[in-house]
Amino acid sequence: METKNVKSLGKMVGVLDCFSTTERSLSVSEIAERTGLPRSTAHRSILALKEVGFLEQERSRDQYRLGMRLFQLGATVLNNLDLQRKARPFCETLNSLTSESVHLCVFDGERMVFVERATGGPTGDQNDTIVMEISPCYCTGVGKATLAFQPQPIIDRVIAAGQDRFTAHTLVEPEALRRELEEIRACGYALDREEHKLNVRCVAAPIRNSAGRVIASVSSSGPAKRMSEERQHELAPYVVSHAEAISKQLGWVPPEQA
Amino acid sequence: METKNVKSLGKMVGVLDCFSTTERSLSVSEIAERTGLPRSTAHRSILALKEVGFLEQERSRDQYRLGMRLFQLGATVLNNLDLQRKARPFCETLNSLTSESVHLCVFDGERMVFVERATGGPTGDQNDTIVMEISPCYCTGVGKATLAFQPQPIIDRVIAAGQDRFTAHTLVEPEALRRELEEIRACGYALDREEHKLNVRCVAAPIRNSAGRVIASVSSSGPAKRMSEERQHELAPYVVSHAEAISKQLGWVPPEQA
DNA sequence: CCTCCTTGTTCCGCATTGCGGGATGTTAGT
DNA sequence: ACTAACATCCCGCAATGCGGAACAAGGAGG
Repeated sequence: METKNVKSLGKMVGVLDCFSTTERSLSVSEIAERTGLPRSTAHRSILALKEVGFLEQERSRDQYRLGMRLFQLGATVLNNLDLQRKARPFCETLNSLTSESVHLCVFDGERMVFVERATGGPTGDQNDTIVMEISPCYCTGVGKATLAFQPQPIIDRVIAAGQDRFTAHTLVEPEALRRELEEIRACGYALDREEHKLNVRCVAAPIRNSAGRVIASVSSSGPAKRMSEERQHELAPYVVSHAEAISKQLGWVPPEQA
Repeated sequence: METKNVKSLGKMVGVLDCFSTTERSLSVSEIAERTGLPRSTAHRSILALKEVGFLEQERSRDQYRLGMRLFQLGATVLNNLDLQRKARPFCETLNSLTSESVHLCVFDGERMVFVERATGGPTGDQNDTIVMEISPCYCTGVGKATLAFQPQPIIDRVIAAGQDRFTAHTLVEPEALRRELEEIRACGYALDREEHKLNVRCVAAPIRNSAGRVIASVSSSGPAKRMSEERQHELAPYVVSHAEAISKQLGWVPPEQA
């Protein structure tokens, strides 16, 4: 499954995956240790990645960090992402159905990214403004809805990175979080019970791309007074069905379609 | 130079580089044609890239596009980019020196990205807001200053993508643009003569990272009245020296340092 | 000052990995 | 139905990447 073609590419990605927002720069042996590769192999891979601009070597030391080439490719992906465009009508109907504010967030591998794009100005041509708001994925509705459906290694990685307590309700215990994710997988939607911000509760459901992977989530959120546990479960079916509609719009085909 | 280690990685990157904001999705044979790879090799590479999430297959099946994994890595790069933090003091002094507004933009491979980050909120912890403003690189001071120092293939690619006319002064002729870049390389800074927006003129200078590559630029810009051609040349040394200071801060060491 | 230990870098022979021409499915157009 | 164009699969050959080991460069500690 993992190693069909171009096995070396797998190693390369393994090297890149050693880096994160907390592990900004690593040395050859740290990378070798994390990937389990022999030092010489790790070194050769790093050299290759440096040649193509996926890694850059720090000035003084033997430290490497992710290269600008990845930023370039990532920016292109962001630009080509037509999630927002395709999702907009569904977000709007969901908004009027629930009379609560609707959020659409993309998963970036460790955090949720709320992306808003304003193709602005009178010239109208290329001058985009993109506003990204980043929030943790373990204590928001959209975050948990997305995280629950990620492959196990990613979940482990997120949990291993540690959880900060934002409110009294934040799930900071790894086990509690894992149970919560289990439950989300079972029922198909996630609830935020003031885990990130006090007085904010929401219901969120996952969005799949054409490859079937969960890449984002939508949520309907409101103040605690209006958004009782009961109301959350009441709204859930609407949120889920709209998330599914968006998934289909992205080219996802539900399984068992004979 | 290109093919030292892990030659396959070069091909993989070649495949990824076929995509851009205008070429959102491509078929196997289009990729084969653009890369010059035999179809079967291209196909195998694509499969491998799909396995690691660098490419995704569209519903329509025969089309591929850049995958979310690249967005993830790009987001990490953006997050780890401490350009702004390191550049801030220099931008501030440049601002008081020139009494004009100062801009700091990063090159994303085809466009300039102005990045502003607000680590916001009372919680203060992980909840970042990032505002990105994207503008063309062929008709802004920061854009031309950066573009001029890119490797030839990237310049060719940008020029081949075509130039839109924003004002009467925009350089839309490829040859005129190439000559302009040549001049910028010679003098070390770029001038914007109302090429993007009427009544806005600026002086910009390139910023290099520790690898010596130009990844960004700073500019000082103002209204046409104040920013005469003469004043631009007057300010240039300040902009250039501050850009160099920022480069050094990023770990760049000037050549010929014996 | 010398020694030991850690870590980056280079070498080289072996066999695994990827190569690519061609065969085989699959879809679309007439 | 026939053809054309293209995606996908197959398989034998050899180039490619592998990784153990040697080498080099520091740094810490005695």
